Amino acid sequence: MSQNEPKIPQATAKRLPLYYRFIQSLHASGKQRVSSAELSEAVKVDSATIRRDFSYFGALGKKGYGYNVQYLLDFFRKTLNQDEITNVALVGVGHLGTAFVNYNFLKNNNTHIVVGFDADETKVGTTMSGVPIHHVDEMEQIMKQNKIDVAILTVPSAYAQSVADDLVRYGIKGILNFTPARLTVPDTVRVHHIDLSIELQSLIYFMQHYPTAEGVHQ
Amino acid sequence: MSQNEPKIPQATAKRLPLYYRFIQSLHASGKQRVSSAELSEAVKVDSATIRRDFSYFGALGKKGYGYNVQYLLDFFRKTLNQDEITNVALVGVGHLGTAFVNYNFLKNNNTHIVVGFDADETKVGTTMSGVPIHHVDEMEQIMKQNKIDVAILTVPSAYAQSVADDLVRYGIKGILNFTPARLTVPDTVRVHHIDLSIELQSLIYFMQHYPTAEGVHQ
DNA sequence: GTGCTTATGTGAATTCGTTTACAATCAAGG
DNA sequence: CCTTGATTGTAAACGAATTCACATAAGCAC
Repeated sequence: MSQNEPKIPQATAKRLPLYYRFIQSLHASGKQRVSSAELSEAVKVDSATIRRDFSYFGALGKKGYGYNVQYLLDFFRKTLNQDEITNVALVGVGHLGTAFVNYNFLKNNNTHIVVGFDADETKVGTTMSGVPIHHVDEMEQIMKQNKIDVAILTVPSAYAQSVADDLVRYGIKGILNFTPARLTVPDTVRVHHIDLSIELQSLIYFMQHYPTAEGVHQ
Repeated sequence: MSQNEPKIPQATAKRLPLYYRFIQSLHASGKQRVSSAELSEAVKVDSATIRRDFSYFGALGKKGYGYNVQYLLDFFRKTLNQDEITNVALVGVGHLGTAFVNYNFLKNNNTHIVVGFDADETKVGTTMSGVPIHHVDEMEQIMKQNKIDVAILTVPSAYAQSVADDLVRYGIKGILNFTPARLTVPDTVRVHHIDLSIELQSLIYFMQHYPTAEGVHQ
């Protein structure tokens, strides 16, 4: 769907889920209208950037008034395809993988970890927070059965590339990669890296060299 | 230190730990020299970008030859201040916090989680992978005693801002924030957000709207 | 209605980051 | 010591993202 809508800048696209979440909470608290200035304060993005982001989708607000919360909510739900649930596989049920399976943040939104895979026989066959853990050898069959096209990769980094190759073979379309490995995949597969030790290292570098903070992740 | 070195672009600064890690592994494998093209292949960053990044620090390589691995290693160790160990506190020992304490990735590098805090009395007083867990009420004393100026924040989001306020009061300089809350802190404190559910959401958005991947976290 | 206030939407300017493209330089081999 | 081949370092071009700044339009009060 929607590949031929005018392309939204990537930086904008990355902020959409952030907007959506805050709009949800506004709606839940009963607020009827909101200005770009209020949004800015809450999500810590410049108000002009917010207006520009919204404007890529047309005129969502009204001059002198702001944005109608219900309207925004409906709009973003549609745009972010929140009515369809996206099934996610978690590959590698170690410390980090376990946290993701248990952590409730994935049960909000429209994403759901429906299956975990691991090579450790003591984990295979168990259920964690309702999620069945299968052996990696069963990946092909289960991935195809459940039409899963997103995976969270939390295996030891030595296995990351080969597991990614398998995932690609089984038709994966997106990988959220928590391993330090830089994966090589066909360019039809989207990979986002979250490299925790690098995030920590770079935080420390910024602390030491940019004593007064600006930009970057807020 | 070094606040008055010429400022490195933020995008470059975020890549430095990545370079450092790969250079370490080159060194470990006994390689003597490396070109920007090889580095590019490994870390998946354009070779011109790598050369440009390096050039902010002066001429680290030799034309027609490449870079000397030992030299790069020494240079980056110094630049990234890898000889000093940075003590890190972990606040909020839930699923995710537990994973971080146990996960060995923090034991590499120069960073070390030396203490955890939680409000749950059943956790207080225990030790996880050698890290003592204290009650949040003891934060002030322990933070100051151990001269900790970086914290990983993995508390429920409702408490995030108030815990951050406390951390600021106790002299924190950097926070790696895993909660969805957008923290308000003085601009002398550096905050990096890692918002896991937003990362997943935005991956899915990109998959659906940018079928062929370019840029963004590769 | 009329006028005042407010806040959007966007053209233009700016800042930031990446990439191209190539002159300068060095190693290595004969 | 000269030539060849390789690879850096960077100027210039390009592209992406942010921010400024304001004309425009809507709500609201009276």
